[in-house]
Amino acid sequence: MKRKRREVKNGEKNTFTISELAKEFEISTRTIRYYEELGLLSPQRSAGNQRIFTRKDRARLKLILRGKRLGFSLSEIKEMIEMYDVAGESEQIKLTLKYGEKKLREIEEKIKELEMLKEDLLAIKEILIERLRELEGSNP
Amino acid sequence: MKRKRREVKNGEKNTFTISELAKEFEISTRTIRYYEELGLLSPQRSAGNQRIFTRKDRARLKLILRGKRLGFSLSEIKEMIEMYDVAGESEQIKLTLKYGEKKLREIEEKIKELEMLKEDLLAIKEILIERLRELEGSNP
DNA sequence: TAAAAAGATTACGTTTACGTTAACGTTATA
DNA sequence: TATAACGTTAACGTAAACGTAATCTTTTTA
Repeated sequence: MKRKRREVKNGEKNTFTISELAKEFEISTRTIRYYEELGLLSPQRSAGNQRIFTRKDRARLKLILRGKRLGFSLSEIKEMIEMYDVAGESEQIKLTLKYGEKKLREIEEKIKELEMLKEDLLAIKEILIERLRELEGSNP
Repeated sequence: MKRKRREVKNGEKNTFTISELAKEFEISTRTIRYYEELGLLSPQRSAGNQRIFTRKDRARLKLILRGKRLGFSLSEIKEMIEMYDVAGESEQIKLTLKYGEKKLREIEEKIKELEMLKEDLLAIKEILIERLRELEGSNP
């Protein structure tokens, strides 16, 4: 019988190994280690020096991968993630707010561009469907 | 007086040099040549072998750059662009349609993910504004 | 408890998307 | 018409984001 590796409270898994996350998100363990190398993740370590990922780490990884799919670089993603931990003086917070607003504008822009691209593809689709109708019509 | 290099009909420029496009889109000429190398662009050539870009080439370049900003790879962008020129048998057109629909779903997905990211950033923003209010309130 | 599986670190390799430089041909303009 | 400005190809270089392999340590499991 397969034994659960770590503590599980009422059916909710609370920690994960590197390969569990790798499998879940369909990425390599190397990729996860690389993200840690860049400071995007900071999992705790077990007594034997193995990485232990919490649910929070997992959520972060999810965010990282989302950022990637959306065309942000890992350093941009790092900056965005760091917004979660800003603490300290008012000046720092103001700067972070400015940055966040800039990113929000970028996101709006990307949404608009995606919608334009979508329109383009829909137009092509119509043309292709029409072309197909002609072909199939004359050659049933 | 600066003379226009090529024919201009009623104020509408119809052809462009590589550096004109590079300047307009704030990219390098190398980048444009690279896109041609990959088959994403196919400008005509002048008698002296210099590239001549039409408005159509320019529109393509715009599409390429949009794709890039949205996180598509150059080979994905190439596939999408090639949808414009599909001709021939019904089978080929059907395949292209399938591909187009896949891409459309991807685009929808990206839009959703951008909305989620946007929500995340808005939430962080609220937290930061609150934190700032506390700080400034106690230290006017 | 010993073998197998999983994890860690290190380091070199690879792909994508260009940057940079050289060496030479073409065009524009003073 | 000379010469600056621009364009061409070729080739080597580079940063980002991992892939891969080797070697060793830790965990799991038969």
